[in-house]
Amino acid sequence: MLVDTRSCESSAHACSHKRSEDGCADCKVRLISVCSVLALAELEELELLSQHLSFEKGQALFGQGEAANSVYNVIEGALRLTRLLPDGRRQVMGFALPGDFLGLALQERHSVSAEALGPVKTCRFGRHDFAAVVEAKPHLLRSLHERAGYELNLAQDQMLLLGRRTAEEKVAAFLLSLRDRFARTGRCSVTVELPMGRQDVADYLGLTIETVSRILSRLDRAHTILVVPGGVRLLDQDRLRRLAAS
Amino acid sequence: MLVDTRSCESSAHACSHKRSEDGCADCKVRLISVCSVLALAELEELELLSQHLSFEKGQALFGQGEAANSVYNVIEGALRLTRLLPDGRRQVMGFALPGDFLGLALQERHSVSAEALGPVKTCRFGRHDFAAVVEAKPHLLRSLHERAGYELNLAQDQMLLLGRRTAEEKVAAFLLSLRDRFARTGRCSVTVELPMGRQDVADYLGLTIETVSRILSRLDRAHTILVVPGGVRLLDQDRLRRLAAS
DNA sequence: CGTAGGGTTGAGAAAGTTCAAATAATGTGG
DNA sequence: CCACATTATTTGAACTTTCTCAACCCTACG
Repeated sequence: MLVDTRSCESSAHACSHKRSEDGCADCKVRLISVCSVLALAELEELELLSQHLSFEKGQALFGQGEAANSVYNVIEGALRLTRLLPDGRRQVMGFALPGDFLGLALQERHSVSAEALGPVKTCRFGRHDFAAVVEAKPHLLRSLHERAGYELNLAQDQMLLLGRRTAEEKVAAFLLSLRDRFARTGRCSVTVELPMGRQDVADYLGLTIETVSRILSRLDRAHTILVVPGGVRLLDQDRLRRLAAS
Repeated sequence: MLVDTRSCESSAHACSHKRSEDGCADCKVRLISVCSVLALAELEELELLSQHLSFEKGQALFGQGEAANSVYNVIEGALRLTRLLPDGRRQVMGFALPGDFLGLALQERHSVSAEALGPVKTCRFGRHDFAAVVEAKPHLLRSLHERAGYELNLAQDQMLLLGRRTAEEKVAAFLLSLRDRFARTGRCSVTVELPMGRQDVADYLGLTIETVSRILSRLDRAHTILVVPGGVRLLDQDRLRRLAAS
């Protein structure tokens, strides 16, 4: 085979349009992305506006407060969405996985920074282009709105976690929720991959890196989990659920 | 004048439709609510589906997890939006003020409980009725979506606050943000009314009631604010801004 | 083999919490 | 309008949890 339909491996920058070989119809995340509500004809229309973009570990897709010129579908990899306080304190607002859409709100400016946690593949649109399509397709807007509602829900979960849970509850709840999210995109559900570093977890849970590390160690010693390189194996999910207090 | 256009003062329960005297066109919050995007003809259409509902202090509009049969425009008063942990720990997700819309996401079930902090007047719609109108009016959906984006922003602000700010920063930021919100609905901006109790503030900021009280006292002693019954007077807003670290 | 970047562990400090008690506000019936 | 009951708020002291700072370990990699 001369033509690899998934050959769009540009190193960190836009690859040219190869629509005929790598179209939306074959998109790995089509059915779990906003695009799932589009008919094939509509997909083709959108496809003309799209561009595949890859990013390396650590690369920023955009920064908090920047003009939102682009919006993205995440196809592969994981991202960290963060906000900063003027003095450098950081809060991770969430992690984006395949099927997630960045720029959901279609706002003027990005409200968070987005950085790749590893190699990431995205499907990029100009915001105005995309907004124009949305304008013409109310059901797409409806899909975005549904997602926004879902995001709002997650944000509320996280507020409850940040405001009212103990460190141990936070870590336990985090592991379980990450497992659930991976499960939805069809990953193994016993071993939870942690594509982010300890500092990211800490900044997500409103803890310090030391506290996260200590609690993981403690859960490991209690045989509730097994800490392995690059992830965690959930040995006793029931106990974890009890610890998470949810 | 025989007809008072704002006479709909039912005590805690639905008042009958008096559309001719108290219509959307005269609505106090029309210009700051989702309805601001509607033309007069559209308003009249919506008006037929609406119903004024009042609530007493402490009354619940709906509870977390309940089927969302209704959505509401807040016309007057203030509400507390909360989530509970199974063991009773509570997180206040936000406070709704006049012009706010409850049920923005149009989801099956309410993701929070909503309780009146004092006398509240609302404009109620059946969710399905409202959703049908939204379906027919993409610009209304667009307005809802914009609001959802704004809510998402606020939620992210709050996550940053909950996860990374100190108690003093939390309280200072809270007072300033409340002042800003009241300012947008045209209230005095030196004396900030606090329609919620200390426990509500604590549950909003992820603190205990004692800590909130102590910090307010400390700010008072430092002449940064003046604690008065039912509110707070901001004496030194610059210092407050510095304390808020934003 | 040495170095760099994560990650883990320990000891002491600090920010908040908890528990208890005192002090305001608020509402109620006489 | 007052006395009392009730609820909300404030304050203090002891205690916990989490943070800070410092050292150490491990793995990957040149």
